Amino acid sequence: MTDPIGFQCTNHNECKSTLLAEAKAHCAEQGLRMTPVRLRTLEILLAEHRALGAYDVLARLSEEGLGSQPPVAYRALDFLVKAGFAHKIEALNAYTACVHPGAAHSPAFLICRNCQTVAEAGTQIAQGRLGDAARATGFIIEHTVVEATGLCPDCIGPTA
Amino acid sequence: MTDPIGFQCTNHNECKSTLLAEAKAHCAEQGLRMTPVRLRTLEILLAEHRALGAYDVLARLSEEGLGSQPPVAYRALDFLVKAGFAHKIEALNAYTACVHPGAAHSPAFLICRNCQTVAEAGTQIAQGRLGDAARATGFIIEHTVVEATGLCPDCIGPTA
DNA sequence: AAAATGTATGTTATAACATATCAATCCCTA
DNA sequence: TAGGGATTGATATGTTATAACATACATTTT
Repeated sequence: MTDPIGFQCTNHNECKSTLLAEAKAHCAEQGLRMTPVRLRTLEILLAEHRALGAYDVLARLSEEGLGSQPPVAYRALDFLVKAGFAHKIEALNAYTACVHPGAAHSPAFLICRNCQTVAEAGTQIAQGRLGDAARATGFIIEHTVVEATGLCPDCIGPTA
Repeated sequence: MTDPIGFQCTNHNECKSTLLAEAKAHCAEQGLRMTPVRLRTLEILLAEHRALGAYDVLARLSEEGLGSQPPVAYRALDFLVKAGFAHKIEALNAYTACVHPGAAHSPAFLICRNCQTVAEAGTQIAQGRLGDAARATGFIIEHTVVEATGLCPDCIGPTA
């Protein structure tokens, strides 16, 4: 739960199918409907440990006849985010598959500015100094965004 | 440097003029040019401890004949952010004045989803678990985004 | 003072991201 | 099998951000 997995995923086929199965199982448990568009959208996000914009997702969906208008992609992405199967990367206005689907967690991300690879780690930011500051002032934290941008190991040599 | 000040700023006139003076002094030191548009943009952001969208800023600038097209606002905001006089709030796609102008720091924000009030605190996220994870994988952190959204003390009763 | 330079601004157009609205359809269940 | 809620389709629009190019203006150089 702590270690970021994006940069060191060596068997991505297994990774993908495991995460997909977990998402399906979670839907069955919770009575959520994993429709074709939602499933395909999740598969598209799972194809790589990268963040994709809504319009990137839409382009792929559209190639397969699954809808060509923005709301199609945004609705599917919203569903995945709400269900805990994907996260929005605020610094990029883009989306990435969650590597701990269904589990309630406050994710933190390492984002490569060169290749858009995203690694998801955990955070306890709400239990740290910011949480202390919030409690001290009476602020109620509902959601946290923790994102670090920089260069991943693969992109340090070639481009930095 | 640690305590968030947004929710408990009692003398905002002093707050504003101090921050403005600090920004001007920093420009003088660094040879940066605090032009009319940049100055006015900073004043607009300093008017409250809130986050304003670029087009909110633009509307105010435009009322005063300081430019009516998007790049005017974006260029001024970019200058202020680069100079360390303002921050972008990624979760809102909006901008807020920095309360520690010129000082190199990794800010963290408490953001009220009801009134958009923003409190700036410090963070050592790069020295914590995410930093450990980054070092372990060889990721170089260049910039961090730490934002907590929720309800501020003033908005908890009325709206939650 | 004139020319050269560099920074900032003005202007137009468009790219990129996101949502409102409403009608049609699906699918569960009673 | 009819009703009701969720989902999808389709159109239009709203919002955020930048590309590309031209001009103004201050500073330095000659």
